[in-house]
Amino acid sequence: MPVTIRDIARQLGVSHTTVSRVLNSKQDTFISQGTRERVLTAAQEMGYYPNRLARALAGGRTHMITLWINETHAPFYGRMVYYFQQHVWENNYEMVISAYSGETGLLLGSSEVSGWPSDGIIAVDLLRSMGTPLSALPMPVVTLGVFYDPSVDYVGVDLNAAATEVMSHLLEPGPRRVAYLGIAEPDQRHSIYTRAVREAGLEPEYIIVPNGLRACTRSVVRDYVKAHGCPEAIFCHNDDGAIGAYRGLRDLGIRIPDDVALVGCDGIEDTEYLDTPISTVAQPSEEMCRLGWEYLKRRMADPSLPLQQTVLQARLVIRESSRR
Amino acid sequence: MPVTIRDIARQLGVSHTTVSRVLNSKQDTFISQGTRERVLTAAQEMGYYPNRLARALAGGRTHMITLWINETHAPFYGRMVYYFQQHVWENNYEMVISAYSGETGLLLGSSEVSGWPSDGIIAVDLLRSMGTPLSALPMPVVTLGVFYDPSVDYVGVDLNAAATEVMSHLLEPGPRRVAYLGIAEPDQRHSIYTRAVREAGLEPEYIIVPNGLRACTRSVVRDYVKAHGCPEAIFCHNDDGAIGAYRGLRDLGIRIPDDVALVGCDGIEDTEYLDTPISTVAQPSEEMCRLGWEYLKRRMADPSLPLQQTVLQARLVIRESSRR
DNA sequence: TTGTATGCGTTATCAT
DNA sequence: ATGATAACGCATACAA
Repeated sequence: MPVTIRDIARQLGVSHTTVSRVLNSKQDTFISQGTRERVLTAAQEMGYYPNRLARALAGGRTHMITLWINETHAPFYGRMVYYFQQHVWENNYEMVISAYSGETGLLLGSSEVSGWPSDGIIAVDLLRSMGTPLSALPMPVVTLGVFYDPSVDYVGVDLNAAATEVMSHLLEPGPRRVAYLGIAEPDQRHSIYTRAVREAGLEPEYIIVPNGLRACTRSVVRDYVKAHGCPEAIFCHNDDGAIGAYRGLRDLGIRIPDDVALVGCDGIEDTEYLDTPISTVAQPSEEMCRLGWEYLKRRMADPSLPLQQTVLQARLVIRESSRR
Repeated sequence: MPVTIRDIARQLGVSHTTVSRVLNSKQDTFISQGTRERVLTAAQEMGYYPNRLARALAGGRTHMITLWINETHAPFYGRMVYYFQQHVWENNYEMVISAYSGETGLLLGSSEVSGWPSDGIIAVDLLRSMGTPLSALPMPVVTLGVFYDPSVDYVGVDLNAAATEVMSHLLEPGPRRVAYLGIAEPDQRHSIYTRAVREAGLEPEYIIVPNGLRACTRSVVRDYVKAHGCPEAIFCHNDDGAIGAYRGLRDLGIRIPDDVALVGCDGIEDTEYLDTPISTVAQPSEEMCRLGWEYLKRRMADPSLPLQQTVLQARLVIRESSRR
């Protein structure tokens, strides 16, 4: 049976209020040096530890942050989990990871959105809007990544400039077979690819993978190349795709970049450790997390703050995989 | 202002108890079809959502699981976070990630060990004991990995057999320079290496890295080889080390496995995607997580259950990096 | 400087 | 079938 402040109070013959005061030791509340010490040592000896549930219920603040994120098996998102973890811990918060389930939708007007009530939410790459603006939530939200909700704090990334650069880079040697590899669902990168290819007077060529898993991409690419021959360049939707493709191509003895140029997107560490490091559109994910946390912290401290919104630039990192 | 069961009760002219009953709708509690429906629709319309804080405080169960894990930036642990997430969510729990801070030690006798009270703890690769047995905690704990506490449920991995195999594998071609790469702190793998090398009548050779980061290992290996020449085989403490070493060796134009054989440990996906896939001691991490969750679930359902403890076997996966 | 009383939102125990 | 009332452990406005 856990010991409560009442137990301590009884033991010492004081009121539980006094104990509470000592334990929370605000600067502005005055308590005698004597009782303070007695309470402190008693708490220590009796093995007291605050019940955060009760504390949160009474105090209205949970000291808990919800990280709303999907696909944490992917290194890119896994890394973001790690970054936020660091920030959250360093600031004496706890972090609960939740996933956004598009099916159920958001349960607005309650702190239940996150499964658990929390003091703030970080939402990473939310897939789509949910009808109601995020600002309707009872706690502050900071949105990160592709999804933009004008009503809340936001740290975005602009992939367009870098993606456009990728296409110039790949088309620079002159017209050739440049393919795009990704899942069926189109996005910014997809359309930038298509536009650039069309502008170059070429036909777009899509290598569709059913999911983002490397193993899957590997075999899809193998089959694709066997059936259609190998493109001269491939722009991959993300680095996991690029790595899967890399391996699939190597399986067939195809050389990179001699036979085919490869570019990915995200900037995960793994792309640097292959024999032929892969060019990529590097997202400033560490900075995004740092800034996102900063925004949330400020917002929690002062809800009336003006909207904090920034869009960071991704940058093209050219490595061996696309050098001629 | 969130709507509470009292609000609903007032609105409908019933007691909050009734509302609570309807909402929790136990099979054995009887309530008239009429009120049931009225409460349900009112709750819907008023946008009621239960306060899990209050629910947990009153009910004694949080529906929250604590994952106690470190180094989540490493793919191996990142993956485990993902696996547990899946299990936890599928069972309608929430998951909070905590780190074990050796400095503060454990605060036993309270549910505060995890930062937040939770219904159960999964502790992955706990570094060391904390004086008190884990069974002293107020909630069930399942321990995973290297650390063994006989007093609680446990899913372990035996790396010894596989590590011994690694050494036979590497020494099979006859006596040669076989080095061990790892952090300074010795462990099972380290000692198995040392023993095997000594038994072969050779001198152990250690490549010490200050931390587990790939970038770091990469440069350490480069410097080491420049200074001492290249060993003919390297057994790496883990796959991240192996990948860092791989890249460092390739930087110097050293061929794998022609010039040096490489073996890692853990079995992360990345080792398969290099041009020369790296041999590794694969841990059954998915199975560990599955079983660990199973144990915890059972324990939470029935605390009086006999101890559940299993040790799984890691297995040596030989790939190109160590083939002659 | 310290104590009393009340509330946080819910579940649980007894009544009725 | 439903309602009063008491926990749960703590914080806090107000009183002393």
